[in-house]
Amino acid sequence: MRDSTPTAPLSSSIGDYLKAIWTIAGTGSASTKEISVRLSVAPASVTNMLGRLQEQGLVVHERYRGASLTERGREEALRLVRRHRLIETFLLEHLGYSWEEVHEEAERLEHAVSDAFTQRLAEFLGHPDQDPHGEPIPTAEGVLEPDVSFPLSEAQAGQRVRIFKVSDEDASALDYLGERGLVPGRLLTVREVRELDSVTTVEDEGGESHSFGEALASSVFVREHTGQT
Amino acid sequence: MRDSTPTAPLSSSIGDYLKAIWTIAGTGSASTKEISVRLSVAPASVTNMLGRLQEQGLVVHERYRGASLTERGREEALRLVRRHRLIETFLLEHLGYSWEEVHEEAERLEHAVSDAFTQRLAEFLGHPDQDPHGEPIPTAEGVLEPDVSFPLSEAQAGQRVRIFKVSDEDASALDYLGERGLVPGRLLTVREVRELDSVTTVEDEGGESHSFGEALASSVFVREHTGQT
DNA sequence: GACATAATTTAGGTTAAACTAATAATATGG
DNA sequence: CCATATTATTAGTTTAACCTAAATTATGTC
Repeated sequence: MRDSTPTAPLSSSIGDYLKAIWTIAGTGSASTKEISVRLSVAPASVTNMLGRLQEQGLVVHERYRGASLTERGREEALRLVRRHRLIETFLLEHLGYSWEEVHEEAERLEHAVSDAFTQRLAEFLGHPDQDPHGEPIPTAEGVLEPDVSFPLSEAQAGQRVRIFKVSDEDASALDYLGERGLVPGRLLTVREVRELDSVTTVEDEGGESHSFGEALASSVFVREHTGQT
Repeated sequence: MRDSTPTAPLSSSIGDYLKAIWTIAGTGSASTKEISVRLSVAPASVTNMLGRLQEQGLVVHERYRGASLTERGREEALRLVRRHRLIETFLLEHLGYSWEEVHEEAERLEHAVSDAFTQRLAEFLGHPDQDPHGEPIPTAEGVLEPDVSFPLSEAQAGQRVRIFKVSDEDASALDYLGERGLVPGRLLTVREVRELDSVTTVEDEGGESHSFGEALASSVFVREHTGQT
């Protein structure tokens, strides 16, 4: 019956579950606990909902083993991720939101907008292929380019890297980094990786030096800088 | 307990009821039937909900007599109306929505956005005091300027009037009028009001002549043109 | 390999918002 | 001013999404 563009999306909590599973597990499988923590919901509620999602063909749930997305579930999740990231981009770039505020608002909005809205917003924004965190924005067709970035904490001394994204889980770090110009796109040279206390020191294009402790270096994702672009 | 800015607004249906009552009755009172028709909900559901709204101090309901908004209910309704009209303005002016599409999308969005969003959107739009239909946008403080417009069907021959708003209930008319440049702000001279069949004929600034049947003339609201602005 | 701990599921209950069917109140027109 | 039609209300269900408490399964340690 239903096929392409249900203007009224699935109920908003269904979407939350799909997105949670996608975020936790990608193509693998997510445990009841993980989902319950991420959604701040009792584990029993998760078990329950997984049953319903399974009936609708959105997930596969093996009792006591966790749940993974079906093809349809994954598509649904990606549609929401696309919306979320486009909305975040708009809020940050045009409404002057800070990184702290943006996530919650986008979370609510992504459940209210239609596909038509998403389409037009993408146009308004010039069809960006990543959001201001550097996270890739899935296309309308549900394609997500593979992510070859890695955390700064895994970089090697001497390596030239470009900041690619900053984990949007951890809002407090975002503004700190933002103030120092450490935003996606920034080119860095890794000066020192001190095994002892896991501190990574880098130098930016302006010759400024910055040190990252383990926690911060794990939420800054970079790509190797090839010399191009 | 609660006072100024509940980020999570009342539930979305509560808002729908308040807005419906406000639209139907303004400061007067709305019947169960009227509300049930407007919201496409069974009359029994309305009676039920009115009970709950009364408990929350948002409406006063006299059995078999209809419901009217309390001060708090009116404030709540105006907040939603403000959101709705700001969102419509954005969709029409920046995302290229047509008048047909805009209402439904705004209806969904107005329940999802926070006060902070509304605030910032207003700023983005330059704090407009009316939406593209010409409807006044309540201020953040809940003030709504009184509306001195009247339907074109009540205009008199010879009168100079300015189109002030077009009823947004009736989407099919909107595009028809839009195509002919008959949008808010347009200056018209009333040439003839034929009692016989209630046809009103006007002339626009370009010398073009337009005739309106009863139905159309009732959804185009105008203000007397004083010569200013 | 038995057992404590942690994770999961089952069972049963709650709430908001809708519904239908039956009943009651009001309004209307001859 | 009464009979009928319209509008409202009550009572009893339904559904989705949550909850708690109790029972079950899985895991990791000695």
